[in-house]
Amino acid sequence: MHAFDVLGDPVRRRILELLAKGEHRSGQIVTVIQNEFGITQAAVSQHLRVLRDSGFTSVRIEGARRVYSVEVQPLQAVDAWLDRFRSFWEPKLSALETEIARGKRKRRR
Amino acid sequence: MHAFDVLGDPVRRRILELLAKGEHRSGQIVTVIQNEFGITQAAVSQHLRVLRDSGFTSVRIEGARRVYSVEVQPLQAVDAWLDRFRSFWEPKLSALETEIARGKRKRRR
DNA sequence: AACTTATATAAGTATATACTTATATTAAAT
DNA sequence: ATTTAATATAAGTATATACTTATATAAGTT
Repeated sequence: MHAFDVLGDPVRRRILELLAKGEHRSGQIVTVIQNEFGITQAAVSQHLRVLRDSGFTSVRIEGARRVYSVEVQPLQAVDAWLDRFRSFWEPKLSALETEIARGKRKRRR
Repeated sequence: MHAFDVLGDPVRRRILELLAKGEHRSGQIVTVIQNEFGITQAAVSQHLRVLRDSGFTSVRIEGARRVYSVEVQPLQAVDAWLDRFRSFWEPKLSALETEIARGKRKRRR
């Protein structure tokens, strides 16, 4: 499933918003999503599977608990796709800013 | 339709990629998409409608032609949603970079 | 005026997917 | 050892949507 399809679902976006604040156990995610969307545990678990399969999250097993964390790679890919449109809304960089951006890109690699 | 649902479709993403390079007539878009995806003119027109309805594009009428342009607002909204994850991959800003970012934000308003 | 070109819409269909209930799996607690 | 808790999976269903063909609309051309 393509990254944008994964993000197309509001429940999955909400789960990622939770994980943006730090790791969460499956049960904690289920509680929040059930409150906000009124769907079953099974449905939430299926969304978690989509997020795992598409690389948006990773899981750590802690006894009977599964602890989910966000993985940045697919999010970065989405961000990179947006690059081609940034010139439409970002003001032109000054020479100094260009230098800094260059340095930032280098550090990233 | 939510911005992420709109971007979930590969044909619509491709159309936006074309428009990122500048405005295109409906017919030009149809030609490219038919080559790459093998779908009918009607199907492309329906995707163009989704892009219009969701605010990703605007149209200018030129006689019998429709000239499409990209509109940035929904793309910016997607970019803004990603903000919450940027800290995961963007190196911490130096004081100087923070100053510049502040200025950039001010200019934007 | 009739024909052609450019584009959009209507109606119908197939498929993907977001749910449901029921059940499996494994760990923890009694 | 049973029972309970935490989570995942299986199977089935309903709905959204991405197509198709056919047709409409409006502008250009002859």
